[in-house]
Amino acid sequence: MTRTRQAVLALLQRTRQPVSANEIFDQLQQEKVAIDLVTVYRTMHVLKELGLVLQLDLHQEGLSRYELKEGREHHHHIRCQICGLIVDLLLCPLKKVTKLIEQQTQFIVDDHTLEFTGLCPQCQ
Amino acid sequence: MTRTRQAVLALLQRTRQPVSANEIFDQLQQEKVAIDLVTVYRTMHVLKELGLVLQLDLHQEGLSRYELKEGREHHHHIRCQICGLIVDLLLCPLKKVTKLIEQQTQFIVDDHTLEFTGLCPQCQ
DNA sequence: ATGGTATTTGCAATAGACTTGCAACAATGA
DNA sequence: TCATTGTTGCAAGTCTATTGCAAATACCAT
Repeated sequence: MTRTRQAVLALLQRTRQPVSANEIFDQLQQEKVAIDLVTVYRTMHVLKELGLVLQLDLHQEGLSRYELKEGREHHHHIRCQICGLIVDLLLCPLKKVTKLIEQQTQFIVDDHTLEFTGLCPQCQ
Repeated sequence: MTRTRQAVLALLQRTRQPVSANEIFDQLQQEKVAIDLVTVYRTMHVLKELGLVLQLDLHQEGLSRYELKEGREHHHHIRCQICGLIVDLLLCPLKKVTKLIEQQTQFIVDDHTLEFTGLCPQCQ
């Protein structure tokens, strides 16, 4: 755990939103922490391997975001199409989903994406 | 509707899997249809605008795929992590999801992603 | 501390998907 | 036919992310 990596972790701790590599880079630049963008990517890779960080690839964002794993359970996200605000969803069971989420987050839901991954019959 | 665009549409019609821009490009090259990759991208944009084609941005693929809209209802997909096979899911209601999907597709589900988009309170 | 090994970092270059500018080339229509 | 519009190809550029390599740093046993 080097100074650089601690700076990244500290940033993640004080950031509520999932952040992209570029946002981490920019933020640390502003705080006069010398760090290369490449190092940010490599650090995120390491923190993921260590299980400290979750990587999010939100639909249609075209980039990866990262958030601290801490003790968090499996959860999903909702993102505002206009300002980009990302809010955690505390439920997952996926029934009456839209109504509950609208109540819980005060968002107006207009779309969602559901994807599964697994093994197809031929590959099992 | 130019010859080029008809060639793309025809390809989509005879393809069962959602295809990427590069796959369209390669396939048409093989069929001796002269087309630029840029034109493929622009054509997909047009076909999307016309409501003829759906664009899929599947989780962790890092590229877009396209499929004919035809009369299809809203649906989701499942993709094999090994061979990349993509199969349509006919259900969406999202309850007991995993079990049903495993029965229906014979896949072994090991992960899924659910994302919503909408308007946050500040932006409404 | 000291020297040696392994890890981490920065810089430059690269990869891959996608977009844009621009000029050439249809196609359409009065 | 001429003018207006839409379409294409080529080159170059954007953006996120990765890789090679040498220099800097951290770690550790002596």
